[in-house]
Amino acid sequence: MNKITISFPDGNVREYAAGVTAMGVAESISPRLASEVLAAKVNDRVQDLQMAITGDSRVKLLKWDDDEAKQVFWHTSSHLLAEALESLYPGIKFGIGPSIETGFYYDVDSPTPITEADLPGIEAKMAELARVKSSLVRHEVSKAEALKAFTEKGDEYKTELIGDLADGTITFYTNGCFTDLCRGPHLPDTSHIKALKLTSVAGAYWRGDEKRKMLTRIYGVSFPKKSMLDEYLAMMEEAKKRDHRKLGRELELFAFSQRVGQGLPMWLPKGAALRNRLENFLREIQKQYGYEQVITPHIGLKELWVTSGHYAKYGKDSFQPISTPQEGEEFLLKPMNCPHHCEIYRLKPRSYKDLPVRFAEFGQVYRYEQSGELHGLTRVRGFTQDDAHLFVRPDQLLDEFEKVIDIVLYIFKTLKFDNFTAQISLRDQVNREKYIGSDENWEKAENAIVTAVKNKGLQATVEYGEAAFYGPKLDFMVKDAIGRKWQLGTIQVDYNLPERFDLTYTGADDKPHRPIMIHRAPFGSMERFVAVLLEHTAGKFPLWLTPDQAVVLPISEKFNDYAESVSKLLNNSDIRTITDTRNEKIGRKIRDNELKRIPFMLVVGEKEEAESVISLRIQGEGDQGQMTPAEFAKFVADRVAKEIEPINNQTPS
RNA sequence: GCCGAUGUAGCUCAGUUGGCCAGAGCAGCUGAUUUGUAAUCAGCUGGUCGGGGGUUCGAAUCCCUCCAUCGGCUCCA
Repeated sequence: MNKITISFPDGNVREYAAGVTAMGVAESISPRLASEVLAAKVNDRVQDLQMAITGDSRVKLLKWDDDEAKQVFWHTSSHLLAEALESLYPGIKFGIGPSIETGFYYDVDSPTPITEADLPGIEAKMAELARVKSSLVRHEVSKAEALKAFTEKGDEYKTELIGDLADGTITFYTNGCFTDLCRGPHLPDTSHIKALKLTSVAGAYWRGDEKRKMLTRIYGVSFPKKSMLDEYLAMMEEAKKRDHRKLGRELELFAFSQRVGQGLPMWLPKGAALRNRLENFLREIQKQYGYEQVITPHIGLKELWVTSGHYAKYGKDSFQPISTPQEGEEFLLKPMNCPHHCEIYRLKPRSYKDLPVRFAEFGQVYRYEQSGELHGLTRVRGFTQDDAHLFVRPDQLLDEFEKVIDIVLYIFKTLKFDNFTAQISLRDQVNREKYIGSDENWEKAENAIVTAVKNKGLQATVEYGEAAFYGPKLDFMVKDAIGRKWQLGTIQVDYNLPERFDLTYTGADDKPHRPIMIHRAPFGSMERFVAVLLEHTAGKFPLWLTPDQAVVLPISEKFNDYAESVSKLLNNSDIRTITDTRNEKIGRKIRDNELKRIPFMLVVGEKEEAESVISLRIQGEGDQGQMTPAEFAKFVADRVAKEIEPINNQTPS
């Protein structure tokens, strides 16, 4: 006797006989439940509500609040989009139309171009079709039938997809007049889709291959309630206000110039000061961890990168060699610092007792990124890596790798990046030609990373094919304001460069041995890190980092001298203080400095001058009452001290 | 690089189907005001309408091209 256990959203659990459908069960409980349930999770697999449940099963009814239900909802929405497109653009061909993290898209090849201006019309059609309440009907088809159907329709994209599928596993779903090759699962019908918005159109290569045709991708989101859509759109509007490109301009942190060239950021005084503070923060940590600071040139002979193997791999995409008056002499702008650091390692014989050797450098590098890839400070052509290379003995690899993880985690904790994800990037399982180095070394390197991550209790996903061509890596990613993921910190194990540069150390056995290299950049790059930090904080940086910590606001010009004296006093106590001596009313000065996100405003007028005090106003919190400048300085110092806890480093080496 | 969109003053944006010397708010400058916790008032300055080419009696507006930016795709040592 088969046992079917269904758990309901309200927490109740009941048993049913084989052959029931989740939909039937929901309907038997209440119409309301039936209208809210979107899909069923049967033994950990999400499936259609109408599908009969046969064998022993544990069933969970999924509502909108379940992420899996959202995915089903958006997947069905993409079929609704396709149905609308097919009726509006006869002859249109379809690629794929999945749900994504938020929303869905469909890739199409339309006989007439579809632009953003067409979206409202398509939305209207979708809304109309949704109201019709078409059921999503599943059919199992043979491969031959499937191929026949789409060959007759003339959709070569679908036939290509079917060609890759095994016979006996192919299903179609039909909603209204539209039938699609689809694995499912889907909503029972389209009427659940009460609110939707097509957000953008974009080009996307068929099957992600830039050598193949570019299809039109239409992005959208949908919701079971109108209010949810409004809320989502309002949230996206809010998020745009945090865009680092906008904040960077408003807060005068960095800028670009067409004359300088695209993707080449310039750090303005306030931005440069902030960046210097971040760099010093890391310098201090690195000092504790036994790193030695080095400085190397921005260019190097082309031969240097031929030796490293980078030239063969990236030469044509990188910057053209810089020629000199000397015939045959060619330099490259450095796209990374490792070869220079290898040359420093080579300068003298190294003993096993000297290792690990750790060279750190805030190294300015240049990479010729494709123009379409450039994006504010997060993807640029000239940037500064907070780079370091560790040369370690095999027996030190794991410990050193773990110590680097400690540094990254400490930085993330101090800056309150609690939403990061970690990713272990390994070789492609199949295609191994794109990597250099022996299988044996790759395996050792990959194992070291996996073990270190495990020892540190770090949650990390594993991605195959994402490794660098010379070695596997552990990357730390953080999302920006609108949910795009950016890689920040990176730690990479490399057996190849030591070989290519013939790096050795003398072992206890008096024989030469190869060191292993660890490349690491906890911030990733100063540019990208500041960009993400800017969005993360919406411009309200931690006190220790923020460009101006306090501004003195005289009530009228009569108190400008007192304001200046307070400012001077505070600056002498290392509180970064400016004055706003404009001939404006106090309300105006407060408003402007609030918008500049200056944490503390010190209002001074007749009373304050007479008593040698200031009136403190905290950004976003209002008036805090009076105190002396010395008291204020202590107040700020205490807060800064709380922001930076000392690194928990029990065994500094 | 590819697909699509956009480009008007430092910033945010108006400029009808091509037609008077291209407009507003904010910012800036000058003056008045000397102010008590999120915008004081007045006047003034400021634009080769992204660059170049073309169509036209006439172009911010139409066409071509280049550049940059934005949303994606591809890429990301």
